[in-house]
Amino acid sequence: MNKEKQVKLEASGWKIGSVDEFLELSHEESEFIELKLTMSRNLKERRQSLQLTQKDFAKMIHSSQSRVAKMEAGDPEVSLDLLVKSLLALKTSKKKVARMLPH
Amino acid sequence: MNKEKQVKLEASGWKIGSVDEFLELSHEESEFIELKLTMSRNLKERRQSLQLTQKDFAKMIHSSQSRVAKMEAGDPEVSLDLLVKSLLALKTSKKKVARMLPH
DNA sequence: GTAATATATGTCAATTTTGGCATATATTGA
DNA sequence: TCAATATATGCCAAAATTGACATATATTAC
Repeated sequence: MNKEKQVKLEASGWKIGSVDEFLELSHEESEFIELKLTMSRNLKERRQSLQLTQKDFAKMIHSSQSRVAKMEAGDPEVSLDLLVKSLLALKTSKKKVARMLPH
Repeated sequence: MNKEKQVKLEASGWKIGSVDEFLELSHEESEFIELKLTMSRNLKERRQSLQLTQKDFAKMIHSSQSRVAKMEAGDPEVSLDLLVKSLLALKTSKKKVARMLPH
């Protein structure tokens, strides 16, 4: 991950790194973040292609419109659990999910 | 998912289902649980094949031995976040992770 | 056997994530 | 324009998850 991308992530609320790794994301950390962002993008695409509003979809996963918005915005406080549950709820194919994985 | 497996899951601490779905796991819910259990099994195998103790591995992911034990035991209170971070930390291949996905 | 090492289990205060709500902003369709 | 609908953003108390610790149990090597 280059510096530019990292700075961009940090600007949008993502922050990681302990004292010894100040401003340096480890490889796994950046892979993990990118995985979440990829899922968030795919989720939004899939929901839209299914013609669901955020409100409708929120109901499907027993959540709220605002949380769906946050998921789709790539908010760092949204868990991978919720993202994956969402993709499963939208019957995203194994193949598609596989393509979101790093490497 | 058959009743037997569901009862077994519930006995080991997994519980889901809202009022209207009493004792009935939705398809996505059971897929999600099975995903976590699959990851937990794979994690244990991978850690062992790499000859790492739980303590060593805990250090790698800035966690604790007890939490690693819980992950590997399939404790329902362990997040998917932690499981995936763990698999990434052990450089589990995309192909392997893909095989853990449902369908 | 037994000492050493590894793993399992329970607890807990701290942190993170949650759904829900209010409300701001954006998009749509007349 | 303008009302209706959809999405974004900020906030918060409640719930879930955390790492750390103590300690029980299991496994290993002699």
